[in-house]
Amino acid sequence: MAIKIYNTYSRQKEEYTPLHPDVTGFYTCGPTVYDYFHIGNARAFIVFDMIRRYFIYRGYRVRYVMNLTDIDDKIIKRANEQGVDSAEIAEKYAAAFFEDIQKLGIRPADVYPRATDHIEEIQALIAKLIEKGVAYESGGDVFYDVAKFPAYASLSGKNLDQLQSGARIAVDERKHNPLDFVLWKAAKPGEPKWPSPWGEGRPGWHIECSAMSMRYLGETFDIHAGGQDLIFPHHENEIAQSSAATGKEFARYWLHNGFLDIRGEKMSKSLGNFITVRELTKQYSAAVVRLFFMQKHYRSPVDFTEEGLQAARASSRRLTEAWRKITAAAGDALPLASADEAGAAKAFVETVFRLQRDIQTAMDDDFNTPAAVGKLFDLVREANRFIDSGVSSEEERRAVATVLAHMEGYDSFLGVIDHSAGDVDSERVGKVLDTILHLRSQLRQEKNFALADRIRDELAASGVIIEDSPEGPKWRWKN
RNA sequence: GGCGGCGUAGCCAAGUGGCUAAGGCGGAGGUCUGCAAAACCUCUAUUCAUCGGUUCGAUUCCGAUCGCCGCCUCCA
Repeated sequence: MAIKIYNTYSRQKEEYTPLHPDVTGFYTCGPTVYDYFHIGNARAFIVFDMIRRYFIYRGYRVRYVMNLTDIDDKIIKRANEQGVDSAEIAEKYAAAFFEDIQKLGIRPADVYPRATDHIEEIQALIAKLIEKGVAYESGGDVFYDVAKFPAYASLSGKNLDQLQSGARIAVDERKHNPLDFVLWKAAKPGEPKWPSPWGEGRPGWHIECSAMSMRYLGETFDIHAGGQDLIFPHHENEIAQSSAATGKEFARYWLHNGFLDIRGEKMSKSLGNFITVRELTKQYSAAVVRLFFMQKHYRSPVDFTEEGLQAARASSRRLTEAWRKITAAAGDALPLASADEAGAAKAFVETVFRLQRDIQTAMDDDFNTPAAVGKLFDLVREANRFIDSGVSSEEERRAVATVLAHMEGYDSFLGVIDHSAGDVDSERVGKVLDTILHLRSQLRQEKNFALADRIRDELAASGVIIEDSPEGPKWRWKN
């Protein structure tokens, strides 16, 4: 069974087949690094991270490319406000981006190309478009001539006449057509600039994605992803630029994630409901945030609420607790390859494998994570029940180990289990020990030295040394 | 105006032309427990916005109506 993907271009689900059998080329529009990114961006990054990782789970090799837009009007504006160089702004927020995606459990891309590192490729592409007669230069700017590309707007299903009649675009009389978009922008005084055949300037926004995706994935590649708002005009323009330049199909499958509202309202700075991932991850772990999104289909709109996050936190705790319990019960037993080897635990292991098929079926159907997560909860209930009824034989332990192996597999793309909850060496331990020491102090005040000493001895056996100092009790690890 | 999507229990959310309409959160009761927590069990939608149509049969297909949302401008 193949993975089926909803392709925005055809508006239907299609069976996925890679262009080259050995590798899937996957490009996602990344951030413009002018500010900390917000939870709307986070959804896109998380969802495409999941899709990429599901491909890997299913045995595909994936080359995953995400661009960083590090030169653009918003960056220049921010730099001017702060009186610093635009490169400094870009560098700062690029660093913040990497920190934040790490906190969301997002696996790094294979390549993070930046626009300013690819000026040469961008200029070569623009030159090619001029040469082919689909772009024109005017006063230091270069525009794409939309009328020269008959398939324009086929991704978004719009038609040119309607677009023009409804256009709210400020008229620039240098354009042949109001929909023409800029490929190269002449520098105004004080703006960052690069030399070019058309004068000093900088690339337009859309061209970088064409140039860099072709550079790292080839002229035609498999998957191109981004938010629904990018369908028009950004992806439309990418297609126009790339196909016109190469005469080939650009991306084969177009994936777009649904938008996110906050308490039923669009997120915006003026409404004061702008939530950055920086703030969010102070309160919620990657597992919680990811589970929140995984319980919704990636193409559906999502309403982001505190209550929803609380519910996700409770659900995540259930998964994580089960994972710990299963890990403990499995011990070092090896997972089973089929239910036939399960002996007395056969019925249980059959259920485990049935759920595995169910989860794969759900995921293969355009990444139906809500259905898959539902089955994961079924698995957890079955496993809890099995373990509660007593696990003693090797067969039983291997059955549990099978559940564990499956769960780890699902989590390799979902990322909804908090594995750090199993870490011994964390600040949680400190808090726990503080509580113990506090209670032990009370016992000592009550002259219950027998019990107090026993606590000290038993902790010592666990590798924790207690010392009663004049400043109060202290603890340290043995060695 | 054009294009696209949505309306399933208190909340979130899958789903299928016909077997009991997943799962999670929340809530109620129970088992276990010194207490608590966790876990497990039972219950929490005679019904899938409304009205028509197709069909032996529709929540699922078609049409209409109402309501909500996104894109058409930088935006994940």
